[in-house]
Amino acid sequence: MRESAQAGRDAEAVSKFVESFAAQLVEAGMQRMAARVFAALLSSDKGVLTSAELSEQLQISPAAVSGAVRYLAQTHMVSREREPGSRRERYRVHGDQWYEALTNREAVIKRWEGALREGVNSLGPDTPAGRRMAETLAFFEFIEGEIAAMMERWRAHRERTFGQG
Amino acid sequence: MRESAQAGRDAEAVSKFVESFAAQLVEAGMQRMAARVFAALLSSDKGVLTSAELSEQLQISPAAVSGAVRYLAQTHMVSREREPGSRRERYRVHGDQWYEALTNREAVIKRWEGALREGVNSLGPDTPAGRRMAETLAFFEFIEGEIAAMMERWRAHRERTFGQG
DNA sequence: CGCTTCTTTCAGAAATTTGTGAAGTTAAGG
DNA sequence: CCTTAACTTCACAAATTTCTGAAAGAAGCG
Repeated sequence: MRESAQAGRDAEAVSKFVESFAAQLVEAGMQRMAARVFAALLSSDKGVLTSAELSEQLQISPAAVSGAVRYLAQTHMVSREREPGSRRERYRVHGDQWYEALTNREAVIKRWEGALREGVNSLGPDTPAGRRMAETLAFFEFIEGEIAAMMERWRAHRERTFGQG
Repeated sequence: MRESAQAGRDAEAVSKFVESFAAQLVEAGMQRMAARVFAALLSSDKGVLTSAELSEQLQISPAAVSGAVRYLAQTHMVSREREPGSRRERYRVHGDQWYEALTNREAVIKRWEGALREGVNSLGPDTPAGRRMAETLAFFEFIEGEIAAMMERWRAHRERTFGQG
């Protein structure tokens, strides 16, 4: 018994959480494998797992892990690290930072703004549709600044509540 | 010439905007047809189009319009209305309200919170993973309140900038 | 009430996406 | 350098999703 690296933890409870949280992420638009890998990391003891551990725990191929991790790293939800002097890679969820990545939709917002700006120009700023788009554009520009301020307040709030843990 | 309901507007410019904005929405996770229908409404003169108009402008079947509109109505991005005394339905984008729907991820956030709460309980609030999830949970709870306040500020800002439009 | 017009539902064809095995690539360690 | 352990890429099979035509379902109007 208890021969796994996760000795002492209820494997079934972990798996249940992983699958249910992953399902929510999928529903919100995340790729399935990425969601499962991420949930597994989030519920792991140290917040770090190797490719092999993920592959075994989730019953997926190394190729699937590779694809999922690439996505998660690109979106800054996990970071990859090498154990020094080893070919083994480890993937880490940054605890207090991953959810900041969630709100960092800056790139997405920028592209929306771009498309809207083009729309305003090509339809004309004085047309009803142009005005509608201009207002939407203003909304996104407003939001962009607000989010930064909001995250600043969160960090302060977090400090108070959890310490610098 | 100019026999369409959109007389006086550059159909090609409209189409170009529709497709490029829709592409951004798709990339952010929206269904393709829903994205196209929504973009068409956003760039329409009055912010209102009938099912037939959408079907023709986007070159899609009535069935596709039906599916797209159902999704958009569910997510409060458009509303449906009946022309009084007609079987014809009209779909409207609410100008200043659709993007509020975008930020109204309340249902999504609630479900995430539910999954996280369960995770904290089943893994134990005193385990490292439990603490990590509790912090994430606190983040979402914080965000929920902040977003409401942010939208309040936006409405004030909008009033100043655009009048009550 | 029945006719007509518009919308929705449904089954299926087509296209897309997903995850795998296998080959390819990189780098540690003898 | 050569071997070996790991990760990545690629082509393909399977599963899923998407969109359509056709038929069924509402609702106005005579």
